[in-house]
Amino acid sequence: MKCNPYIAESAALIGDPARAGMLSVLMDGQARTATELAHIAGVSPQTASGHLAKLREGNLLAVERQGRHRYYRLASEKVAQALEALMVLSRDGPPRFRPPGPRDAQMRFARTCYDHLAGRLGVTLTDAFVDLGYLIGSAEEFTVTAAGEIAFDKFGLDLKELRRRKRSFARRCLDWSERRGHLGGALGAALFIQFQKTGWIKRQNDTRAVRLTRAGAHGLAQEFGIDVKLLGDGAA
Amino acid sequence: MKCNPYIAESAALIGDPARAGMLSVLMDGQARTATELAHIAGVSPQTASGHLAKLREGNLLAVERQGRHRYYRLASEKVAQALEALMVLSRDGPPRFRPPGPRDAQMRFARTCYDHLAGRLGVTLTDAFVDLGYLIGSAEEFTVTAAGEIAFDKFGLDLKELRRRKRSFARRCLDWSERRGHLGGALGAALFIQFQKTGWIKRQNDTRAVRLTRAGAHGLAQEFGIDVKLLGDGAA
DNA sequence: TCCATACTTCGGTTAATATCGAACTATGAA
DNA sequence: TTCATAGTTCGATATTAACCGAAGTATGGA
Repeated sequence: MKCNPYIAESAALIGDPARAGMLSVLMDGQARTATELAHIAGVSPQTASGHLAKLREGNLLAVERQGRHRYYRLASEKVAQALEALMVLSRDGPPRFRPPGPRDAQMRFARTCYDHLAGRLGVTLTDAFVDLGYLIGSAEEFTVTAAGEIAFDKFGLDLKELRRRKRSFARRCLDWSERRGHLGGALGAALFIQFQKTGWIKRQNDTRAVRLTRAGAHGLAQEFGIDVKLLGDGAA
Repeated sequence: MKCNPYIAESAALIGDPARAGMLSVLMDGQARTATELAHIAGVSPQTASGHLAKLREGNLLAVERQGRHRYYRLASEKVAQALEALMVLSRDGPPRFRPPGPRDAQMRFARTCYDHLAGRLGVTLTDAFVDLGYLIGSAEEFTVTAAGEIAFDKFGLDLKELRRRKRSFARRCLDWSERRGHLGGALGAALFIQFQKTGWIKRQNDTRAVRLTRAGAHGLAQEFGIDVKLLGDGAA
């Protein structure tokens, strides 16, 4: 009863440690170049190239050429779902190594996603921008309104300069813990830097977790009308 | 940045054709002996024994001894979910080799997904529950409304008892053929059992396919306002 | 034009593992 | 006890595929 030999193909693709590492890191919704992924997986560029070709062939990854770079991202949300399901399995089982709780909560509250802010804080902030009429969202990216131009400018961002950069300006990035879109791209990255400069947030040492300071909580309420109390655990 | 080497382990286990075959056939929730599984996977008993040991070690299978037999079954619903998620992936992509076949049509119409109902029938039923105001769906699970409590109780389900169980109560399970969510969890399983008890559905021998009886068609229309004619092929 | 960078393809080596034959243990029946 | 069946472990073999060095293609910039 050779029922579904097909699932073996996809599973085998995910089953290689190097490829699993690439896929895992792409779960944050960001696209990455082949070289970045090679470094992340800890293999040589030519080995990575082989892996990436297989993942593409197996419809797990999609690729987009931009100049001499090739940006790889998960082919669809379904891929992310399958990866999630496998992560759940890996958490089961014997103790192995159960990553500790508090940091996990911190990560869900706020973390870096490549170079911008993700987690509950990132999503809430993005929602607030939309509510305030600063941003208009589409499936793949955000547009800054006239009101947004003024507000971000007042906050110390140079939008004109940001637009000149090659990378996409205000990409919608999918958050895997929140399963919601949030602001990425050049604008998201610039905001993240600005938040650090003003001391509103602090990166935790050697992790992707991000902490909101007292000044940050105050500032978010003042500037963007965000009540941090509503953000729940990890906000303190 | 060795993020999640864990998922590679589980995926690699599923990634072998022989093991994938065993796992696929166990998706129907039944337990099977090592020899049966060897035959299904098309390998010798000693090879199968090795595979089964690995699957057990990896917490994908659970085993129960009965006399000189060892009955293997999926270790948990989570394993079934991961397998389904991988089936969704395998369906994507280029044609490859899509075996149509009558059995396939039956499977797409209605089948067991571990211990609950999947396929077009499962999805339609779930949709009907939502339309009738019995369930409210979110990304990961369903909530039973007051109206739903009454209806399911009338149908012979003991929701209080179901809620007491450890497993999740009303999970949304993704279907590989329909690519839609349908009702799983303790509630989904209980409904499936109830449907069998009332003689509305019958399991096909040795497959995951499920047949809707004439009484079932009538009952679905009567109780839940579902017109089976709209379900297309395989309904007869 | 020339060079640097990003990425790929090719070829040979090496490590991992799926496979089965043979032999072993455990259970049930005569 | 003796035999048959279910399942296992062990050892040898063969296939697969991950890996990297070397060399190739494509793009961007000077």
